[in-house]
Amino acid sequence: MFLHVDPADGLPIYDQVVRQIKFAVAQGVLKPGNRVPSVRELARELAINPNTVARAYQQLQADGVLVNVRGLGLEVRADAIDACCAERRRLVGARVASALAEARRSGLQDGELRALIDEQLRAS
Amino acid sequence: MFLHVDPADGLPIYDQVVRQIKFAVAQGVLKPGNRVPSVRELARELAINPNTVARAYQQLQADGVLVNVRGLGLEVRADAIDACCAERRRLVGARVASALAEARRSGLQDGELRALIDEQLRAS
Amino acid sequence: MFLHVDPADGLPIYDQVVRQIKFAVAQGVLKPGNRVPSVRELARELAINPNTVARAYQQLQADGVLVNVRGLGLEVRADAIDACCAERRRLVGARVASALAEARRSGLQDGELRALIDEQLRAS
Amino acid sequence: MFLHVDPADGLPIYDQVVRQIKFAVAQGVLKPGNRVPSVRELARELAINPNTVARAYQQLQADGVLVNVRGLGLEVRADAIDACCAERRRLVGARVASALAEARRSGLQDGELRALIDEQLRAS
DNA sequence: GTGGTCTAGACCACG
DNA sequence: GTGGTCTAGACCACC
Repeated sequence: MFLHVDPADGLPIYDQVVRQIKFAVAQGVLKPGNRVPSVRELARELAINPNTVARAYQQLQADGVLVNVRGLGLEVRADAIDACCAERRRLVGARVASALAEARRSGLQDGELRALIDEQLRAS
Repeated sequence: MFLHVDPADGLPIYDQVVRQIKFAVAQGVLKPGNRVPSVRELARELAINPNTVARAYQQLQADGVLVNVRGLGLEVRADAIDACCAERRRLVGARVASALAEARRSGLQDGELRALIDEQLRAS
Repeated sequence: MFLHVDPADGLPIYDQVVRQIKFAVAQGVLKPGNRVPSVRELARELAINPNTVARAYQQLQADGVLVNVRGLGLEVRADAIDACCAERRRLVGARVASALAEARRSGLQDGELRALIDEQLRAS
Repeated sequence: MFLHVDPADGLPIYDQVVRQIKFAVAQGVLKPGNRVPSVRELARELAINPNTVARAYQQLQADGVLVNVRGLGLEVRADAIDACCAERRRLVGARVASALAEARRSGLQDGELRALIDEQLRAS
């Protein structure tokens, strides 16, 4: 799968999964009608507890991204793309903005900050 | 004081205080030998719990930024400036890098990301 | 057939089938000696999984409503009518009672509750 | 407390808690600003697992009924009353309607159904 | 003390 | 096989 999780990221694990699934839908990596990995399978791949995955999937259903196909699993809703694109901008924007806001307040030299940013953007 | 705290920032409050004190030392707003506000005074100013301030001060002593002057309170250590400058680069760098890394992975268009960053840098 | 199933009803699908078969017997729509559709036929009609139908039929045999006639399928037992009438009162009564009990406990105005009930009874 | 839970109700336990808290707010039993019992306390009272209570409380926060006061617990939001009154009508209405719909379809005599309803309403 | 998160493992309903 | 619910118990952040 295209997901990876970092327990030390600060964000709760289930939230990392939620965000990444939304990003995948926004990018078109996950298309409407596609099934996501089963709870147990994704838990095994990410080496986390199935309950944590289940929690993420439940959030994604509440957010209108996934829908339960009884007995078969969860799939991406037909109307999820637009919502996910908007979500992506919101989620990424908030995190970048708050990081940069702290960077400015920290008194770090403009040059150093620019260097940090450019380095990161080039690293891709 | 020059500190401000945002409960919705994601970072724990005590950590926001720790980081901002370090930034203040790195910027020269707090100079070696300066006393920091008492636990209860800072707690009152920031409208947070004294225990939270105490925890931050404890962390700052462990990190070698503050030192206890018997009967007077806590003051900035003589040798704190260099450590704080390095710390600042590390803390800010890690947070900016991780925000930008997620932004890249999210598949957001380069243009949109650039716009987000520039907007934030101008806003200052 | 006279059965219809609603996945969003809250009740498990197999239970909806069990109840509706019992109601059909109580109403005389299904008479003792009548054969019920085969598992796969009913599954096709209701667009549900054959296992789900099989489970319902198994429950109905355990409840003494259906009986297996070797090689022919399942048919309504001769003595099923009385049991189904009693069952109907019990099943419907329990569900209505529990819905109304919650309605009362919820503090909803008597008038509003009456209106809800009358509207539903007229809609039929 | 004014809550009671029935594991055999059909509804998940966490959902019973969610509904009853909403009803309590709609009735004015819980007023904006009131604190709800702590997770651990309510779990002990209802003899259920704290995680189950936590799940209910989390749902209630997502629904805008409760808000977390850091370190102190959860309290009813100032603007929760109207939403809860609407929720109550919706939740109760759906359940009563679906029970009565099944009752009608079951072929139960009108008289019997009326008797069931009146008995339940008088029982209060 | 508070809620939030995570793990582990169980059982159920459904396909 | 699938997801949903529940229990049990742990650790963390915060007040």
